[in-house]
Amino acid sequence: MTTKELADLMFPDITKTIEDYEKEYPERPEGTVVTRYAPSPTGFMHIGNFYSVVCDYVIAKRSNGVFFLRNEDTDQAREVEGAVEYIMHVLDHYEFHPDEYEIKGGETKGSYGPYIQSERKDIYKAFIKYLIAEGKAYPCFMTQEEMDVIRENQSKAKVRIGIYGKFAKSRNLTPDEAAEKIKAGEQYTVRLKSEGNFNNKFKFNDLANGEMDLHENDIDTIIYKSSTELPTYHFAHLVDDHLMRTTHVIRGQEWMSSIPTHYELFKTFGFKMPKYVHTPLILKKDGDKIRKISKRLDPEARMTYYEEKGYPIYAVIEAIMTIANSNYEAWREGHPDAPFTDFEFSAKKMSPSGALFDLDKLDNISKNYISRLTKDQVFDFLNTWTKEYDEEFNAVINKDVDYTKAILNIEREQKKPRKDYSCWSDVKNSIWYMYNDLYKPESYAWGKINDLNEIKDILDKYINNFYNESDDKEAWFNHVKELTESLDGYTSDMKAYKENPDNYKGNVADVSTVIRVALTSKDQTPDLYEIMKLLGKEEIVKRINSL
RNA sequence: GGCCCGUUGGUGAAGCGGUCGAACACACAUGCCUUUCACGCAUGGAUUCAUGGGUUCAAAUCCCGUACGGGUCACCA
Repeated sequence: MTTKELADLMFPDITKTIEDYEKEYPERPEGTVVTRYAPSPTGFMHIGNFYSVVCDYVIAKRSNGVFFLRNEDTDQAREVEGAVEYIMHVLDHYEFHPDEYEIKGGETKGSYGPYIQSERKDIYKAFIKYLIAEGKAYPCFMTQEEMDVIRENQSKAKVRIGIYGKFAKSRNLTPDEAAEKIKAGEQYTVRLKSEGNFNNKFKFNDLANGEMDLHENDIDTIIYKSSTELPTYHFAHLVDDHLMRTTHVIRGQEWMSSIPTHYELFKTFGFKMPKYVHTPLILKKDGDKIRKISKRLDPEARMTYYEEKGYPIYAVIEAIMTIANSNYEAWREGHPDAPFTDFEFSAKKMSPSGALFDLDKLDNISKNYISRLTKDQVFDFLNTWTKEYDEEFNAVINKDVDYTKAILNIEREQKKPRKDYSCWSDVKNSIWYMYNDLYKPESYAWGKINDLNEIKDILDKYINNFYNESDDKEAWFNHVKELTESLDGYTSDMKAYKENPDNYKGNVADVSTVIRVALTSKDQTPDLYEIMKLLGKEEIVKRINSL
């Protein structure tokens, strides 16, 4: 029996050849950059995955290339329901619309599909069949137990672990012997018949890490699983990225050690390898230790975190870009309004070591961004977010939209606007007291003046003698000063106070704090004058009286 | 254990043999401004680039060893 006949025996139904597929999926136009995001639907999206997506997207879009989504569902045991929908949701939320994709049983876009691996079985089989026929792969009948024993012995003997050379028991079976076992119904996987020599080295260029010297692969890697009739990742990567004409593979650095395998696989078929960018791990500081950010332990590892907190997508993308290319910030300064895809992204500039995702930095980027927005934009964002995550507050802000916008506009329309919020969930905490419906103070943050009788005295005086609703800001403040001067031992002259603080009981600041706290229960707020103007006389009197 | 990658301040980092007396940004501290907070402005912090050797007139930058951190060695991706 020839290997060709063995191949026919193993895959009798497969009639298409790899040449057929080659024709079916022709090369894309010369020079097109093609990237892909290829997640396995096993749960929530991790910030590390998102990092890859951002890179995929800029690299493709910078050159008007193609960015597609491929669903790697070859491990059915680990598949989680709804995971694909969630991935699509995240891409949609961040406006990374893939040019080609496919939803199981639903819409599909692009002519290099199917884009779901479980629907590509026949394609993989054709490629496996070819390899068997060529004698470059073989059916392997080793059981899990046998392999465990080999591994154990290798470990004891301090020898390289894996199925290679003499450890590959089925490697030298003749086609007849193999055929006999198959006919007898024995379970088998398909392994690559590696021609590599571990003692030989080859040069490999990773776009992010630069040139590396690697040992050739000599392991007879499993490329086809017996249980599911599906290929392993390594083989699917080869077939899919070749046929889909991917030019740049951006993936986590945990794949780096598979390069020798992939290198041999591509060489075996004579296919051109795509370019690779292995992205660094996202790390996190945990006490004194720095460790890999973990989906289980760190809420910020999951992309849901940023949506739930209400970070603008702009800020999240900027933060990632800043980690990816450290010259990004400088570029952004010179191009404040350009889309991030205009940035000349360079894989070379990516740090090969792990990056610590800095939430402080995210907050800073976000605050700056939000501070530049108009009140209408802020309102729209806030409205959208609260609709999803805080219905009660959503109702409150919509009761009087103009009023809400006026609040959001305090100290906004000026050259250096306030930077109060980094995410939409921050807003309620800093403006709740502006709404009658929400204003139910639990305690008052009195400052230096905390004697209730004295406070009552000050407030009475203020309301009766100094408060005038129609005052402009200057007049308003002059009144507060006059109030201060009328009090025994207080001064409105800050300079004098600072020179001899011991000569006074307090100053204007202390007096305005009393008013501030009386009206808002907080000792820190934006401009008091603006707040009082918005609150209006009726509410001001009401709040002071109810004290 | 084998193989691979990495190690510059609190954080992200720039640096690619002399211009490094180590940029920039964030964070932090102090001060100024100021009715509070925030904003803004100013100032400060690495006697040194994990460490030990070597090459060189000259090293954070090149070479070797060591330590530490990480990844990987699945019919998981």
